[in-house]
Amino acid sequence: MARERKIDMVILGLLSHEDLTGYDIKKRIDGAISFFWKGSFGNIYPALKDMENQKLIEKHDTSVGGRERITYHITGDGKAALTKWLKDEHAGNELRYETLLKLFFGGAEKKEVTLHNIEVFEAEIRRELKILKTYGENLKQRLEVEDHLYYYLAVSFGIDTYEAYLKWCAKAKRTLKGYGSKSAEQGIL
Amino acid sequence: MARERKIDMVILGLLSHEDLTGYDIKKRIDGAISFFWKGSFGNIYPALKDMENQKLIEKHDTSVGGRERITYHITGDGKAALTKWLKDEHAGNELRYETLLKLFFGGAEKKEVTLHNIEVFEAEIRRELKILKTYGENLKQRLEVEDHLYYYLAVSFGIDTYEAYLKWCAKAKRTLKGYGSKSAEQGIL
DNA sequence: ATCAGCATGTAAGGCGTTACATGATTCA
DNA sequence: TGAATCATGTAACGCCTTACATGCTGAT
Repeated sequence: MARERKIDMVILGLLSHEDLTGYDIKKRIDGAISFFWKGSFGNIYPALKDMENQKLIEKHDTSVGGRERITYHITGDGKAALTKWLKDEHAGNELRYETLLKLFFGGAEKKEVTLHNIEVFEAEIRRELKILKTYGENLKQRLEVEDHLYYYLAVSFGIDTYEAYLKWCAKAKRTLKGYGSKSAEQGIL
Repeated sequence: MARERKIDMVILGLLSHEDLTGYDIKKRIDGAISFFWKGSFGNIYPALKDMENQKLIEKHDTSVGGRERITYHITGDGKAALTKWLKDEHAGNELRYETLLKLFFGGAEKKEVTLHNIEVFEAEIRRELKILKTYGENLKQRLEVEDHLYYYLAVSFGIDTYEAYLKWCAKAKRTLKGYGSKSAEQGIL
């Protein structure tokens, strides 16, 4: 077992650039990373504690006045763990597309139901694509900063796939509309 | 809480077409569905038991000789649950792209590491795309069967996005190769 | 005879979400 | 004064993966 928790690598990756608090880490994850990975406080804080015990990171009290603040710094062991992970070519990509599931089983209902589900998906992708493009344009202007190239490539992966999604949506809607569905004609529930 | 287990909907969707055993369900999931949803026996059998208690499905002993066999059939309540789910426009699409994570943090290593990771991803996508195209061609020839249209649309979503991935891979490799990375030049580990 | 495939399940444990709980500071 | 943001955490619970455990049948 021991299905190595990947949030650790997100944290190590972020800390390899700068020292951060748990709260900061959450904000970073909610940025460009959120398009391919999520994190929650209930996820991040326990990971931080574990990783400190494993000496992958160090904590420093940076409280200001009465406001508690713990800043984490990556250790040599932490950097080594990050390197090991990056050099391991295995990558577990897991996707759970409930939209596709609903599409796949859409034949159980009138085609209007599926058409609507596609439209909802389309609207969401359009919204997120806008945000991604904003990130992309900002990054493009700063490619000389080395890490920005990597961020830019990740963002452009998102842009390219989202654009492919939108093209598929248009095509799928056209196909469905032109299809004389028995269920639709007979009004079967 | 109660984060409604979605494997239930996969099972209900499959059973809305035909009666199946747990083993059959696993095989179906490992087919075209596996590109956007996974299932395991440790996941399916307990769900089947729960759903039978909830009267969403009925079990029938279809053992042959000494070989145990339990075939499940969807009930009216089960169909209603499937309908309710399909008509609910909310869809939780979760993706965890470790490949993208490695790309995003690739700046911590020499660019060759990232290049290699992209190539591994590319090879995998190419392999899966081939399989998807086989599904797609088979389905295309049977679009008159209504549900095949839905399967076909789901498969073509996979094909379209995988093709976008491959285009991105080519572009990303070109960009990276043309980039005089400091880490690469200095051989920083 | 042996191996692949059919067939059902349980157990342990990990990982993650959600909600809860608490409190300080800043800004309108 | 009140809301938003900063900031840290815990608890309950659910879901899933992996590994294990067992046995039959059909094909080579």
